[in-house]
Amino acid sequence: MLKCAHFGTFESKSMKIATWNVNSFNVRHEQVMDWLHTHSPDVLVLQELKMEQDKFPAAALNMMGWQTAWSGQKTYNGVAIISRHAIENVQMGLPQMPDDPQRRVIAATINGVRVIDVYCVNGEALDSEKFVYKRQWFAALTHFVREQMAQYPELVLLGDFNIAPADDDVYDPVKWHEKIHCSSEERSWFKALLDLGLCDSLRQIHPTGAHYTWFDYRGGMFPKGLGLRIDHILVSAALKARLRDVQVDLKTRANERPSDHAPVFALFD
Amino acid sequence: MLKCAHFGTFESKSMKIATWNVNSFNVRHEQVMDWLHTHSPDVLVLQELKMEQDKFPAAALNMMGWQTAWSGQKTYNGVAIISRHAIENVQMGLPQMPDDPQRRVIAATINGVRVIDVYCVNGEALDSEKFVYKRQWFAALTHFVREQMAQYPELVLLGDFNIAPADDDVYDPVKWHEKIHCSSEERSWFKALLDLGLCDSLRQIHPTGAHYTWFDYRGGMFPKGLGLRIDHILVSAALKARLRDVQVDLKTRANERPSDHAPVFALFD
DNA sequence: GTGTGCGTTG
DNA sequence: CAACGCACAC
Repeated sequence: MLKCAHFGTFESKSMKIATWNVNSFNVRHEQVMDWLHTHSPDVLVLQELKMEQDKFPAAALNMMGWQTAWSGQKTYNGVAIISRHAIENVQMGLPQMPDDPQRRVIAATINGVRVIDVYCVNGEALDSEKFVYKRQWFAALTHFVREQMAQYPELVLLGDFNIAPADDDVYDPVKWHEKIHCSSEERSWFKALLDLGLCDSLRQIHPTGAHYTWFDYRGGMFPKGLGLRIDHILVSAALKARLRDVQVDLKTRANERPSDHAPVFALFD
Repeated sequence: MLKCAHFGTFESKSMKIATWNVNSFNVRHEQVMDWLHTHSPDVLVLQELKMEQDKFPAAALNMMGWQTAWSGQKTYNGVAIISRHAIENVQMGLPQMPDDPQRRVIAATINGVRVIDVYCVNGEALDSEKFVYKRQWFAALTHFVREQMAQYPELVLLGDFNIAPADDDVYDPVKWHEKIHCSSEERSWFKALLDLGLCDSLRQIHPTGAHYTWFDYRGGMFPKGLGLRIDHILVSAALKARLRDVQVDLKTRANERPSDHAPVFALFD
């Protein structure tokens, strides 16, 4: 934002918005600081903090000029928004699941953009009890996002969706056929979100090709380039009009003690 | 060793011999590699590998030009000899305790010097069952060293003795009076080793003063300089004649994720 | 494979 | 405070 004496306040609005499942903010704290310094985003949202609410290093981030909002718990889940700009109207959880103790959703308005950070349920396997929860949770998410879209023309829904939307997003679609993350039912949930009027920003910019965001620690999948695209940045029509680029930051996945997810970021005019 | 065309093979014999309780070689592997690179000893002996026998990274060490001999086990104990020179006549355990499963002793001949690496029993407390084992173990060690001294004029007995030989070796002798590591009975066992004809090399070079080698992780003892001298390098008369210096490497104790013990090294002509 | 907590040891 | 094993999650 530039303040000009003669022309009043001029909003440049240009924004860089990023998402990263850090798989423990305790462990990845320094890497997040490095990433903020190197990539200088307007907004970075995190998932899988695995950190208690009162252990979040808000003061250290504030000292570096960052605003923060977060929802943490011990061991599991946990989401955060880190922003160079003011964070307004923070909302946590899904209205349809008021008693869910799992910290998976945080939403806030930044520069007039509604940012909804999600760590979607993994689900383990199609025949798991956790898959039932995943189904219910995505229904509640869809309901929440529909309601938010009615209020905020400029909206971005981003995070770890634990769904690979198409076979292009899977290193071995035959092996993963109707497996967790790749089943047609999960893909129908993802499509239901798009049907609200959201656009899969990565596919808008890169209609084809492998742009994996997650690589299993097991079996050295990252060096082999074998992953899934399960981290997404979905944007409303108003934001889609401003979309200029989307990238998966594989360099960070190659770090010394990496998260199993790579950051993904989008650039807007 | 210098090879001279006109005068034949000339043995410089100058040696640097070091000991370090690494408190898990799994965790300290990289620090050990760094230490070898920085200090370039002739021999480094380790204690508390806490590593299974077949997990020892012998190949990696060989590639860096080091010879190795080790005796490992899961979780507890474990000793190793790392040498720039050939390692001969390797012996493990104490002859008087043939059935002891605890890996605490490894001996070998290097450059004509008998090197005996020991991780002596901790003992927990004077009224503990483990103290009975410590007593028995030191008797067996003394017997073994007597036998070895008869065979090898140049001998060094080094490692973690878990005994602070005198009040000078204790940051708070009153608090530690007749406590584990500092009791008169344990000190008598240490003296029994010296009485075989061994010399406490550190006290030979530095007759007085604090030269602590172990600092409890608990209560931030290292920054306060509060420790015990329980890691020792004892030398036979023939080696004592060649002794030039002994130092405790406190810089390594100040490492990022340190062992609770500092390395100790001795220089010989 | 790399995180988490817990209970145990030094 | 920092190793360990164990059980569990992803």
